[in-house]
Amino acid sequence: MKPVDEQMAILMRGVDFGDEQIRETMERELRERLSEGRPLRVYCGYDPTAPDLHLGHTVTMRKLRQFQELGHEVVFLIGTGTGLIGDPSDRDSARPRRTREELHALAKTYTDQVWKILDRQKTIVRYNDEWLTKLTLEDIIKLASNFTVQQFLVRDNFSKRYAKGDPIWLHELLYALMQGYDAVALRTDVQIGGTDQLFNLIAGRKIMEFFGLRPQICLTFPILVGTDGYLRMSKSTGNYIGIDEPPEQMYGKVMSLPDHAMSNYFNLVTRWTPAEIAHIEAELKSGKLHPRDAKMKLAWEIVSIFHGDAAADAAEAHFRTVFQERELPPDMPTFTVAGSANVVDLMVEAGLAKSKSAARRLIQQGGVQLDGRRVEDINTVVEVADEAVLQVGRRRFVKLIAG
RNA sequence: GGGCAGGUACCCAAGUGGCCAAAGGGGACUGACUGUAAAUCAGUUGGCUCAGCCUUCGGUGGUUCGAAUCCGCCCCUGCCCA
Repeated sequence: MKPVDEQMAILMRGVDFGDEQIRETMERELRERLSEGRPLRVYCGYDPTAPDLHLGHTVTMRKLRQFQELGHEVVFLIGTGTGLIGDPSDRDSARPRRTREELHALAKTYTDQVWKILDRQKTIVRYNDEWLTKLTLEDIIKLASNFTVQQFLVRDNFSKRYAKGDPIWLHELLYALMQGYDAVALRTDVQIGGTDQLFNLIAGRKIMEFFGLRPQICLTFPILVGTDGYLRMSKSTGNYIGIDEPPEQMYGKVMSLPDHAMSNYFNLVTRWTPAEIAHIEAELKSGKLHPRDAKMKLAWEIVSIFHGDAAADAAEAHFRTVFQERELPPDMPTFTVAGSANVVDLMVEAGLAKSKSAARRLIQQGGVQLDGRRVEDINTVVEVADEAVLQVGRRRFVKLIAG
């Protein structure tokens, strides 16, 4: 194993605690434990609440990868048990509850996608319903007796809901206990998570001590904002970039980030070194580097991480063609037209509009083009001789084929 | 268990008998502009056989020429009391 100092430098990079005291404690404990010279057991849990892993998940996953590369033992924990509750940490209202079956189905895609980051050979995958659903009433009472209602109520998200008069369900309070128990079940040395997980991670320490175990070290990392530039990236707010998305789409989503969000991405989801990031930010500030070009670099980098350099090049070319030069993309979905059809009907059938009313509105707003010419009349009848391109807005195309 | 306040479109939130397909904000979409799908500004945002019609305001049953609005019952949430 590498020298402790060297490991510390890698592992502590990017760590973010709200509180200096916690940072000092965790740093000291991690150093101590690394000094033991054995592989540490490290884990991070992911609740399968949506079918895709997204960039937000990769922040901690990449840290797990670093542990892995340093010879530590990594557990990719899937929250098929905790997901029954739904983590209230990052939310201002209760999550919809899911069944165990749904969670296992969603977990399947997690285990398909996670190998883009983690080393399959070196990763232990566990599902926490394995032990959480076996807890008895007695166990749960014991766990619960470690916490007071006040400790929960001072948490920002609960106190806000309490103040607003919004419901706080009793089962939501169990979340932290269950996550804490994971640490006991796994006998972990280190647990990592987003900064919003601090309460849950610390609960794990407390519960481990209750079980006579040595409390885990907790490392928290900044939250990645979503494509809206403000809110935490998540499926439920619809502001996510999935790691399995096609290259062009991924590239485009990055380009749609507000400029001010770029720095957050530089630091959390690129392979760039702190020095490289500092350099880019300095150039941006001095005006030497155009924000658009910086964002294109970022988009290329992210696509490259998940799809490789060639795909990143192609995605960039696609972006230039369609959005900068406003030309047609090289490939687009096709739709076969038998003879002639009314534009409005065609748009709905080809999936370019949700309803005929929506299609009409789009035409009236000047958002529909047929072979590059604006469609002015909602009664236009489209006759396809051979091929034609129907376009809605700037980025949705369908190639019509005579059939 | 009792009293009070609530449940409105994708989300938040106005409306308390006709002028309500329902204010305002967010989001989304379209357009203009641009430095990119950033920012900014403008418009649109239930459906349809579209100057009209149909469905929608927790559920259901009523009152009325007419209900998101009034009444009964039911379901759900918060607060206070016990």
